[in-house]
Amino acid sequence: MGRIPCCEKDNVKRGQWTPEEDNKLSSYIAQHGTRNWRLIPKNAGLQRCGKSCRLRWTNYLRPDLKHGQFSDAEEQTIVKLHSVVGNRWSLIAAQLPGRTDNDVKNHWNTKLKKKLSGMGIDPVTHKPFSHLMAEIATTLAPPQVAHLAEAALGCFKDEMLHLLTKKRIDFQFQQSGAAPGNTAATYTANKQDEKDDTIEKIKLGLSRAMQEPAMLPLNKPWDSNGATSANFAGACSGFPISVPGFQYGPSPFGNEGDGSPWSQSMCTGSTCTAGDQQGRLHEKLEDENGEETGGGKEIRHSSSIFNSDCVLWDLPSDDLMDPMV
DNA sequence: AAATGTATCAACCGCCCCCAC
DNA sequence: GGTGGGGGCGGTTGATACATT
Repeated sequence: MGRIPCCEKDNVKRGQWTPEEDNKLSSYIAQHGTRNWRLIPKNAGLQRCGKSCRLRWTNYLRPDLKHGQFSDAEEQTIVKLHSVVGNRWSLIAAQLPGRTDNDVKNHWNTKLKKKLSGMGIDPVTHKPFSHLMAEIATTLAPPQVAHLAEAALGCFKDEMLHLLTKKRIDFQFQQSGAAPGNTAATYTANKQDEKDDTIEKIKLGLSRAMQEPAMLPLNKPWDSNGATSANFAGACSGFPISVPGFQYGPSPFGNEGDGSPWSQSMCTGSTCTAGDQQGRLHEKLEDENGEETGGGKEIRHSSSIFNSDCVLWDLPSDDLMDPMV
């Protein structure tokens, strides 16, 4: 027994709103307010679901709405707030006068996610991909790391694809110094061979990383000047890291850095938290060593993943597209 | 010029929370 | 305290515009 529908679907119009419908709704609300959404369409002479009317009003017709492009300041606010509260669009929108949760959500999904990915930052955790990979590497022994890296690569690739696939090919053209046509032909011919090597490259990179000494600072490798992100995205992927208008500054809620749940690497959704992973790591280290000495040790090792000539990510772009990879 | 791919955004859907009864 | 309904929220879909091949 499901709950009864909010309106009779048969008698209700759906899809795009016409200007006449907009007028009817606007003038009714101007006169009577938005007290009972179920009654509004009936009283306003609209064959619409009350819910649909509410959505149309709140997302489009409300007189205090902004309809233009998002400014840099607004984007920055969204990114900062998202790093703290996650996909709580209504909360984020509440801090942006004239913007709706739907606006913010759409802008995030279509623009900001890609911008962050282009910076080498995971839009879910707001950490550099390098750091996430390092966290993965710290949690498992080498034989398992390789398998998990394959899975991780699959997770990250969607976020990275947009820029990597296009810009990396360009980068390869530049590197080769050959005409694009020639390079493309060569690239295509070699693609299959390279694909076959991908898994091995991942495994090799992680295995190496687990054995090599530290090459990066340990704490918050992504903070202040974004140096590590730049190393990662710039050196490994071949495109510049800097994206105008973005700056990871203090959280508006005072949860800067490790203080915020997001900076503690909490993943959204029900699947995992890196905080959990770190917790398990600490447990594991305590089990092995009898005392907790090792977070730093293992992170040191794993950080070198992305300094070993970027072995992990030195892959042809199509590998990232390949579901098998 | 046509076909195909991609980006954007409005609208819908279903779940959940809150509140009146 | 329990229940049902209204409204809010986040995720997803579909239509359209624009870009690329």
